[in-house]
Amino acid sequence: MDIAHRATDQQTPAEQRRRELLEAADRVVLRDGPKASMNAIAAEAGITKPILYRHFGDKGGLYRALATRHTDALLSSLRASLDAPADRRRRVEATLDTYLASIEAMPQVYRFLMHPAEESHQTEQGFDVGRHSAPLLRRMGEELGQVIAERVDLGPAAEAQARIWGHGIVGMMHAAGDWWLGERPCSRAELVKSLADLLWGRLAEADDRPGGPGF
Amino acid sequence: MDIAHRATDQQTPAEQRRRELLEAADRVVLRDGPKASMNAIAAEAGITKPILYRHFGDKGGLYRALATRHTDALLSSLRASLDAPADRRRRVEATLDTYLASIEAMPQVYRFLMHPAEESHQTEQGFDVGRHSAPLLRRMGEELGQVIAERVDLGPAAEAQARIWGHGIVGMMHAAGDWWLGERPCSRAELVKSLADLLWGRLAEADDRPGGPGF
DNA sequence: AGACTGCTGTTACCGCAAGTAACGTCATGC
DNA sequence: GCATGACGTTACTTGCGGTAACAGCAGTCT
Repeated sequence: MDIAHRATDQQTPAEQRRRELLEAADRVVLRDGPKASMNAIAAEAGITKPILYRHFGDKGGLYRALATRHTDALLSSLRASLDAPADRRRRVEATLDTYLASIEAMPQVYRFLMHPAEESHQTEQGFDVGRHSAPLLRRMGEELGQVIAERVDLGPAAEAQARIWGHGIVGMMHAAGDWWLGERPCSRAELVKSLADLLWGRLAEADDRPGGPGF
Repeated sequence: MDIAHRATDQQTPAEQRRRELLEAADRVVLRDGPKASMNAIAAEAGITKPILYRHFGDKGGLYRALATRHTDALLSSLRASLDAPADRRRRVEATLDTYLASIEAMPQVYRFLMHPAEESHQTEQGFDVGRHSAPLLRRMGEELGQVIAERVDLGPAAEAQARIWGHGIVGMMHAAGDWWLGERPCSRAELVKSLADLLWGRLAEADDRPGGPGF
């Protein structure tokens, strides 16, 4: 494989190899969960451990590379829903539904992506707090915050408000989705509608129940 | 120490010992993070590993016992805010503030509590999906859902709606809090107000920004 | 008294996973 | 011809969760 050929398929042999290794790792992780061992992944790829370490440094590096692929894919689906031509309520519902449909269709990928960083390589003393969330959640929160800031008129302090809302909405979606995925208490459509209602202020509008002070 | 004495301090020697071990474990976990080893914990308690295993079964058992203590403490703080005599908006803000003040004051405890189950003892094949969230989040979500169902008049399907909202609101609070704790982009009071505004439907009310379709 | 029970605690080990060192092998560029 | 460097191996170290197997030391029952 010479330079000319390499130019046609846009991949150096090293990149090609890396892709193959990632695909093997993907299969194992999707089968065994996030606790898949490096030995198992190497075996699936038909090689042995040290090669994985040469390519990805350590386990965290491999997992980060894997997560980035899936995260990018999910984020582009979400961006498509967010950009659909419809009113705001419909867009929110479409985005929620896209997210929920994704985690419903590929629960193992979801599970893998939600595993927190683990590595941390503790900086100085103590351990980094406030970094528990999976990188996927951070990215979704940041992107949503940006979209809100761009499109919604929030008056003064809009920037801060939009970021808070971005992370808050993403967290709402995630927690409700995780719970729903485990218990399946209702259909996806019902869940989407309920969450959208929540964002549309129905909690504030609802009356107190007879017989006590309101929530 | 005979039975009569035991009755006065309400603890069998075994329970007393267990408490001591838990306190030692607490110190280590708060110092070293969730990756504290059983050896380290045993050393802190002045004993060796097998004793820990006799008391708690396995690492998950110890961590569960630790987590339950802290979770109970946090939940009772939250219940107090939730039951304060004020209108609904003030209660929501008080509860958000209580949660955020707690994680701000004891970030290591927070970090520890948010670590997912890990154990799983995989049932049949595959791994349990939809159980990523920390038990604390599940418990908060369920309790909040119950409170909403009790106090807010939601019409038909109120039960399901309330549980969804409970988990959704808890997730919102958690994700926003985690992000805030890491970046400190604003004061706690501002964060509380923004999140309450979100729940009060300000996203729905806000106008589109000039120059594009609305979010 | 003496045996039995049940708790405290120990040392020494197993199995397994992450990560590394040291060594071969083969194509490429000079 | 030969050095460079990627691809690959075996064999090792370290550290962790978890478990035997054993020892001392109450109290308790006969």
